[in-house]
Parts: sequence; structure tokens; C-alpha cells
Amino acid sequence: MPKETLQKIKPAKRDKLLSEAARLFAQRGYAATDMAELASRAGVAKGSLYNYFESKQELYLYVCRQGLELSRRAVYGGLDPAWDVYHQLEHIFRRGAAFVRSHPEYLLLYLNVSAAGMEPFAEKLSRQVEKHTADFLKARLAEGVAQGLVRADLNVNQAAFWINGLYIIFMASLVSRHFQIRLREYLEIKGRLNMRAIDEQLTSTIALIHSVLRPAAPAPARRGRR
Amino acid sequence: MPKETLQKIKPAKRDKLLSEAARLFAQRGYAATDMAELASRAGVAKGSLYNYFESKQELYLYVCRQGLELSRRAVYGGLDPAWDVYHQLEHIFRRGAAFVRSHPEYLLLYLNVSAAGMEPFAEKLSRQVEKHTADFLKARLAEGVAQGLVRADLNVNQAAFWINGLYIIFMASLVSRHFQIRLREYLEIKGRLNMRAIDEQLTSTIALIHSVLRPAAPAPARRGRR
Amino acid sequence: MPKETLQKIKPAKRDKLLSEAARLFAQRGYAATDMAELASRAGVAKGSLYNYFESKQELYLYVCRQGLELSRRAVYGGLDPAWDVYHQLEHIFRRGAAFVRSHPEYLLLYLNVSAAGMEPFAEKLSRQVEKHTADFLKARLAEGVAQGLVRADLNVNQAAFWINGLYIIFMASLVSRHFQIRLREYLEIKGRLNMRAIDEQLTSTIALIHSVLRPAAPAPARRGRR
Amino acid sequence: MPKETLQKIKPAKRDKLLSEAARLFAQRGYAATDMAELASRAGVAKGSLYNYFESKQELYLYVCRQGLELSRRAVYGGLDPAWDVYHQLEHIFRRGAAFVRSHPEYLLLYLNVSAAGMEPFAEKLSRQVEKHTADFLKARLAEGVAQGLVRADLNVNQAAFWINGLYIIFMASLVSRHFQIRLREYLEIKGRLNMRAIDEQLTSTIALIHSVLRPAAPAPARRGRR
DNA sequence: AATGAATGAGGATTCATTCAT
DNA sequence: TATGAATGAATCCTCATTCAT
Repeated sequence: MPKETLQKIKPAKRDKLLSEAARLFAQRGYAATDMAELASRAGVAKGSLYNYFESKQELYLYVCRQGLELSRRAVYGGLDPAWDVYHQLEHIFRRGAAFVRSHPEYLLLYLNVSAAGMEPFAEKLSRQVEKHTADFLKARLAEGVAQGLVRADLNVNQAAFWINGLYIIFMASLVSRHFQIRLREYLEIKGRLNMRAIDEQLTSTIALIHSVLRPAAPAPARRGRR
Repeated sequence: MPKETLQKIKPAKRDKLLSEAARLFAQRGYAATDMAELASRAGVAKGSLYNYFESKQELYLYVCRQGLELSRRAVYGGLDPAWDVYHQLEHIFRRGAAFVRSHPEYLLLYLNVSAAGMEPFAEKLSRQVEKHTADFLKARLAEGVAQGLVRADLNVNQAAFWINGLYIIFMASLVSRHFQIRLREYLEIKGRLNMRAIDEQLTSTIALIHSVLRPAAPAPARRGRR
Repeated sequence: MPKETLQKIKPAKRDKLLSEAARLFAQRGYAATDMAELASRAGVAKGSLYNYFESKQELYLYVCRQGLELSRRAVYGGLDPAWDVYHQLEHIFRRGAAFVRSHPEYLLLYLNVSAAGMEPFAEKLSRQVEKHTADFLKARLAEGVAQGLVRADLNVNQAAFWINGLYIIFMASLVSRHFQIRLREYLEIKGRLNMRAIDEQLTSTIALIHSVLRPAAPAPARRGRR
Repeated sequence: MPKETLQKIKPAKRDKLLSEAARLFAQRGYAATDMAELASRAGVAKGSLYNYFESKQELYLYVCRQGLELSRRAVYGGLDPAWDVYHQLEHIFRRGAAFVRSHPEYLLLYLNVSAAGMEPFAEKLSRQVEKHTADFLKARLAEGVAQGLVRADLNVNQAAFWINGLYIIFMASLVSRHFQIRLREYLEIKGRLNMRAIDEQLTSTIALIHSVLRPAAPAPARRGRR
């Protein structure tokens, strides 16, 4: 979607441009981001932006898509298909949190697509963004069911839906001011939001998912477990 | 925070203004909302807006706070403190969904506070918004634990955190284009998002919460525990 | 020129209004003075201003004229026609300085008539303002000449012109920020502008005028003076 | 202080802009000057003004400073340091009058700095404006004293102060409506203000200065004093 | 291909004045 | 007569985009 010119410039320049764009859009939001400021931060002439992209919108879309790509690579990279559902889920949550901490801009961009006035972007991005994770989660859950690791009566789609829901809320709590404040209010954290608190919360969320997915304890042996 | 003049105008006019403001801000977002258009939609002169509010910001804040108030009344109204946790939770989810369906604007405003560039608003609104629900959920859960209706080993704060997280994601799915698309993707809904689908999802989310909170059930011996 | 209504209100109220108007117009200038703020400072409803005056312009003119009246009374009051030119001139300079110090607003209004964009006001005020002083000075100088106190070859009109010029510059130095800065630069005053410095300057200005008006020393006795 | 962009445009365009700005600001005053109108008069887009200057204020300051520069060059240009005080003073008065007649806008801008509400500009401009002339006048007078051309008992600072005062009033009479009216009133000029009248007045003002500065003249014994 | 000056629609806010109460 | 809410023209400034160099 960007012009071919974008491919012709030095990769370092392109990367600088795209990462500054991601940072700025994430920080200010789409409307409040100034193309002139973006150009100057990226060390590029204002006019050049329009040599690379048709418009601010196109640039924004491209940055979002690229962020999605990066996020995916970071989160799904190193994932071994041989692992069981639980292992894979935990991997995703932990890698996701790590990536979001080092690159908050991409999650902020994601959250922004649900903001008011961003519908045109949602139309173009949302399905593409969600499909991958939805398919992945559903597949893992189905496998889990098949392997007897997951309750057989689970509604796989719904489970994927709320597992991802928890993921979103959790990640949002790491980057969005609002969700940070919310987290602190719920968890009654007074001082700084330290990594330990986050980690505990992460662990507990994963445990929650486990406890819901796990097949009901075998009927005859209800006693004596744990 | 609004000027006193706001209190002196005819309630019908004020209500019209505030509801149009909520609608417009929710639809377009803060930055993209034009005060002139708002004025004309509200049937008021542009200058009059500034007789009522110091600035666009103040108006926005007021509309958000008012939306919060309305939402609370709608959601918590009719709630009987004698009900048990599960009943109360279900009431809130169902009333919440109903209110959000009839007044999507207020949830959209809520979602917007977490958007990029809205940090100044988050600082002023978020705690105020979240505290009420957080306190309510924690109190109900604690009661539930005391009554033996909820697992004794539950971390109440964390539980409140993710219950509300599910609530947010669910409600967002009713109003935000992005979350609608996401819902349809996860639940594989092809046609229109009908009320039945929503209701099923609601029911299943409530069931999920039940299943997590419920004490591990020693089937034969429900009596006599604790 | 103001509406009759102005005469019907309580004198205290009217005085308050006019003095606040003078202060505000003097401080901010015509354009930057806000009728609403003026009303509120004067303890009067905004609408009432328009019951008393047709327009901001009319109010401004009235305030200027009233200031002129007050200034005159203050400056020319207590002046004894029996005094000689020099005595009368000194009286005027000293009374002028005293009045300007206690009511800077009126001199500021005067200075403002010469500002850009104030031509419509100049057309209506300037002659009226200047005529009185011009006539007075010329008459005194002519008398002085007739009495042999003033050089017979004096061009009375020109002398009146520059005597008043010195008066204006001097008084301006007491109230206008620009002329204050100028005074301090010329007189090399570092600290605060104290009353003594002002008084010295006043005395020296009067001496200057004396020295110019005084008839040339009698030819035969050039030696031995001073 | 202006943006670098200003230096990069065609000089003709820049000159046109600055001279139109000077004219308009001088005519209307700071507050009443409309940036849009200025732009259109200068044959420039509104937005371009903001490519050259941060704000209306900055533009105004720049125009004033530039006017000061031009005035100085016009007035002090062609002045021979070998001339005596009187010659130099006369040069300055005559050149000043000529410049003010051909470029009234700059003197109007100067006068405006002393208007109400212009204090922020006075703080930034006044000392800079006055220092040069003050220093010049004092230096010339001191030289005059040293050369025996000026009364030894002269208070140089005060003399410089009122000589410049007369200069200001005189020049103001050429450009400000108010001071024009005042001049006509004092000098009883009925018809148009012709150049002859101005010139006479100029000559007489210079004569006045001479008469005050000149050492008391012991006619027979000019030699041998001090 | 890169640059950055030029453009002008757009948008928040102010304020003199009007007018219904 | 007093009031102050209502009005909308006016004004500063921003910013995406274009285009000449």
C-alpha cells in the first residue's frame, strides 16, 4: 500500500521513520500527530513522507500493520508446536508482556483502533489483527480437548474470546494510563507499579485460565486431589 | 466545574446539549469534535457553549462525568443488597448490557479515555470511574466468601480485576466497531450481530464467572463446610 | 451624549462605574477592554452599560471627557490669576504631576488618543482637550510679555507649543511604561524611580522654561550677574 | 527571533511583507490588525506568516525593530562626526522630519509602544530604542561642553532628556492625528498643514535648543572664559 | 528522490451588543 | 430599570497536502 519509493530508501532510514511514526502515533493518537513533527523527528523532509505514502492515513495503517507483524513475531516466536495448550498459552502471555514492556507503542496503536473516530481504521485492520490470534487460540483449545487436557464441554470459540479478552486487559494495564490507574485501583497498589506485582498478576491470570479449562476432576476420585 | 450559567438554563435545553455532546464526542472523539457543529446540533449558538463551560475540555469532562453518573444509576439501580453475589453480578452484567445498548455513547466515552493523547483526561477521570465498581465488586466477593458462596482461597482484588475486565471487553463488544469485529471473528458470526447471540455470550460469561468463584464442590457434602 | 438613564442612577454607582471604566481603559487600552469585565468590576450588569451608553465608543468618549474635566479641575484649581506667569506655570506643572501620580488613568487615556487606530477618538477629543491649555498658556505668556516678565521677541504660540510638549513628556514619564523606561535610560536611574528624582526633574524642567522665557539680561549690566 | 524561513524567501517578497506589516500595524494598532488581511495585502497566504514568525507578537516586534533600524540609518546616515553639536543636532532633527514624512509608519509604531496594553512590547523594545539616542545626545553634549560650545553648568542627562522630548513631540506632530490636531491648535493653523509651517517650527525648535545650550554670552569677552 | 516553502480550510475562543424576563 | 443569557462575526493559529526547485 505504501508507494514503491519507500522500498528504495536506506533500510535504516525507513526503520527510523517507521519507529518514530509508531512512537508518535502511539503517544499522541492519530489526529493529534503532526506530520511535520513526525518528519523532523524521523530526520526526513516533510515532503518526503508524501513520497513514501499517499497520505497520513496510509502511513498510519502501514505503521499499525507493521506493528502487528512485529508483535506477532515477538510473541509467537520461539513457540514450540509440540508444547501443550497450557504451555503455549503461558508462553504467549509472558512473551506478550515482555514485548509490550519494551515496545509499548504497538499495543497503544492496537488500543487506539477502538477509539472514537477510528472506525475507518477498524474496518481495515481489526479483522486482520484478530483473526490470527483467534485462529491460534481456537486451534490450541481444540487440540487440548482432543488430547483430554481441556474440558470436553468447553465452547471453544467463547473460551478463545475471553482468554484473549483477559490478555488485552492485562496488556493494556501495562501501557495505557487509564488502565494503569485502573490496575492500581483494583490491586490497591500504592507506590510505583513494580515488575513483581505485574508478574504475580500474570501468573494468577494464567492460573485462572488453567482452572477454567481443566477438565472436571474425575468423578470417582473427587476426594483426595490436592 | 461548569459555569453557573449552565444551571440557569432550561433543563430541556441543557439535556439536549449534554446528550448531543455525549453523542458527538462518542462518535468522533474529542479532537475531531467541532464545537460549532455541536452547538448547531444542540440548537445553541456557538458562543453559548462558552457561557456554560470554560472550554471544550471542561465540557468533555463534564459530559464524561455525567455519563458515569447515568451509567451507575442505570446499572446499580434496582439492585437488592439482599441478593447473593451471583445474583448481583448477573444483575449488573445484564443491566449494563441493556444500558450500553440504549446509550452506547457513554461506554464509548469510557473507552476513549484510554486512547492515546487522552492522558490528561485519564488523570482526572479514571480513578473516579473505577473506584466505585472496584469497591463494589470487592465487597460482594468478600461477602460471598464470608457466606461460603465463594471459594475461600480467592484473591478478592484480583478476582474483581478480571471480572471487571470481562465486563469491559464484553460491553466494548457492543459498541466499539473494533470490538464488534473482534467478537464476530471469535464467535464466527456471519450475519448481523443479533440480540440472541449477545445474550448467549452474556449468559456464558456469567457462567464462566460462577464456575471460577464457586467453591470446589464436594458433591455429597455441601453442608457442614466452614 | 450618554443616555439620560445614566443621570438617573445613584451617583455612587455612576462614579464607581466611571472610575472603573477609566482605570480599565487606561490599563488595557480601548480595544482590549472587555465590556463584560468592566461591568463586573463596576458591580453593574453587562446589559446596564447599554442602558447608560449607546456603545463602547460612547462610553470611552465619555470617560475621556470626564477625565479631562477632573484633570483640569485638579490642575487649574487653586490657581490665582494674580500670580505671574512663572508662578502659574510652576503651579500647573506641580499640580499636574501630583494629580497624575494619584490618578494615572486619566493621563494614560490622554496618551492613548494618539495611539494607532484611535483616530476616530482623536477627531472628537483632541481639539477639545488641547484648546483649553493652549489658550491658557498663550494668554499667560502674552501677559508676561506685556508685563515685561517675558522676552518681548517670544513667539507666543510656539512657546506654548513646546512648553506643553515638555509637560506631556514629563507627565508621560510618570505613567507610561515606555516613558518610564526612557526616563530611566536618560537619567541613568538604576533603582526604583523615587519621588525625589521626579521632583528634581520637575524643578529642572521649570527652570529650563524660566531660562528660555526670561528677557535677555539688560545689555549694560552683562557683567557681574551670577 | 523570526524563523529562519523568513531569510529564505525572495527579498522582494520579504520587503513587501514587512512594509505592509509596518503600514498596517501603524495604521490600525497591534490589536486591530488582522493577520489575514495583512497576509492578503502582502500577497502571501495566511499560513505563510506563521512560517516566518511564531506569532503575531513576534512579527510585531520584528517590524518594530526593523523600523528602528531603518530610522536610525536614515537619521544618523550622512552625519559627520567632525560637525559641532549644533550642526549634528540640526542634522538629526531635519533628517528625522524628512524620514518621518516619507515613512510615517515607523514613528507611529514607536508612539504605539507607549500606548495602554503595550507594556509587554515596551519591556522588550523601549530600552533598546532609547539607549542609542540617549547615548548619542549625551556624548554630543559632553563634547560640546568640553569644546566650550555648550554651557558648562549644563546637566547633560537632563538636557538630552528634554531635547529628545522635543524631538518626539515634534515628530509625533507630523504623523499622529492627535498631535497634528494639537499642533494646529497651538500654532493656529487653519488650512492644510503645509511644509513651510513645519519647517518654520523645526527651525524654531532648533533655535530654542541653541538658546538654551549656548553658554551665557559675555559679548565683549568671549575669549578667556573657562 | 529530496526538500521545505506555500497554501487555505478548519477550529477554538472572544466579545460587543441585543433582548426577553 | 436591571439583568445576564444568547448570539455570531471576527480572529489567531494549525496542519495536511502540494509543488517548484
